[in-house]
Amino acid sequence: MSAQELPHEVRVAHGLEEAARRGPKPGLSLEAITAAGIRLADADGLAGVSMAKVAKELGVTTMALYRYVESKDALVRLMADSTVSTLRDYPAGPAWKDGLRQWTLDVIDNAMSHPWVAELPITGGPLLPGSLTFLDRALAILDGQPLDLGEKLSTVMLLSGHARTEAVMWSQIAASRAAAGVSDVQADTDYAEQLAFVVSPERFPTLHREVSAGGFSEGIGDQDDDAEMRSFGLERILDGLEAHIAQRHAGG
Amino acid sequence: MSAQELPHEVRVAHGLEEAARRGPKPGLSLEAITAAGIRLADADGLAGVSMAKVAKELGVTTMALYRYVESKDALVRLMADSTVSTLRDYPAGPAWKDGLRQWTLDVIDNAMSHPWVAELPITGGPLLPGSLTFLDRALAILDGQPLDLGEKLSTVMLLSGHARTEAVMWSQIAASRAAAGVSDVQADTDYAEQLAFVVSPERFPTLHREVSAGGFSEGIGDQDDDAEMRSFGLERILDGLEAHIAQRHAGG
DNA sequence: GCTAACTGTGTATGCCATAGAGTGTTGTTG
DNA sequence: CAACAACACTCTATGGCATACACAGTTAGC
Repeated sequence: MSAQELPHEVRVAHGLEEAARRGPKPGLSLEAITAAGIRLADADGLAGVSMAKVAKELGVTTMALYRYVESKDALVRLMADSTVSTLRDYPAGPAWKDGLRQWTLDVIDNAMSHPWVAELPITGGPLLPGSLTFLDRALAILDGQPLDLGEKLSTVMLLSGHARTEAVMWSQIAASRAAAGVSDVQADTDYAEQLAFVVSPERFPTLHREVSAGGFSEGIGDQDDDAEMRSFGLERILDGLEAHIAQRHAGG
Repeated sequence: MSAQELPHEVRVAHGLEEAARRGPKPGLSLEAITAAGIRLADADGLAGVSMAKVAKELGVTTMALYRYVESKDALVRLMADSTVSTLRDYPAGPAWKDGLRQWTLDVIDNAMSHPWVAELPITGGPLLPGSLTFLDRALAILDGQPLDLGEKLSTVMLLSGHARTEAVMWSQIAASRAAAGVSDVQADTDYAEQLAFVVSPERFPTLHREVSAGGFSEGIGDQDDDAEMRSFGLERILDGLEAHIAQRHAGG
């Protein structure tokens, strides 16, 4: 295989493309373009990103961008990948559980500061530098644990999938709370009332019981519950992993 | 609050819209429209769905659809929700673990038979009938367990998020294997070779070790590993939930 | 200096979602 | 039964979109 078989965006993102020998110096850079795109997406979501708008942001014609990027889809993938910023070193070895917790929270933070990333289809195997960095750090945390590579990859997938779900959920809750006005609980109350209109006892018996018992109207949205709900899923996952790894250590 | 505050698509999906008293009988139905849309999406993905194509499929002008649907986005949401089909009764009570396992596998199956559903942004609180059905069944499984409503909802979110991730992943793996040709392992080998080009030891030290040790080239793709990888995440989650519930039963 | 390679521009095409006015049909009301 | 109001659907724009293609200007190497 040659490097030519790599997708164009992967080659440019890793700097594997040889620089041009003749012709004018490029007036733009991939970094500048993705940065402009990210600025637009952060402001107006993915729907606010068009090649024309990105070009205008840079003071350039639309078609100029195509000298740097193969297509809009490729640009968006590059944008998403380059949102990966904050990455510390994580505890590993016996403290792997803390390491993975921190890693997942960082992935969630990262996704929540760029909510449009979650609107993208999940790609198959990662090849772009940002996702590879994430993967590398997670594998480093798990280094030395009695898991084979497939299990480690499954673990990373599990946690990053969870992070994505969580990030989308909380971004949307934050957005609808902001839209509903000052009151934090207002959005939750609204939702409870909407549910009440729609949840018939015949089609949704269990749900109907919970709704009419008032479980949705109260206590879903206050501060303490937020913190608990934020960590519930992650802690279950980590506990499950811990049990598995402990069993392996015991010789299973 | 009145029912008017519900989104239009939610009202029509639940049949809360009163039928017209005057004027010609509608020549179409929401069901026919969503079914046509689903047919297109199953064939060509979400990109293959346009109002014009759906209309042509039904022998009608584009604008006729807007008598039934508020916007294309609303149509797509309705399409996604109405893909919910197979739903059995699941074991509950002490057998909740089997119930949730089966429920999750059904959600995965459902998503994999309509891969375009995963291209949609995850919505906030579910209001459409399909998602409500899923939610109701899951709550029924957990009925009687010592969890409060917030924890039950977190559990459902955790599992459905995992199902989404898993479904996307396996759909894409299946697609790339199909694209790579007859050989099942070919796609995995390709990926391993691509990784080798891109994973530098400086930026991705741990990953580089795994890649050059050959862990990606062999054994990722064979039949046994597929089955194991498919269940790894789910079993960790279920184990984690089990530990939590057991602790609650013990009086925690 | 000539030329090939390269960067950015201008223009054009075809698809898209959707607005708004117009046409015919139907149940209801006087 | 006649008139009308409510409705279903069609026709015709409009503005945005991604992107193909031909071009003009710029630079490095021969």
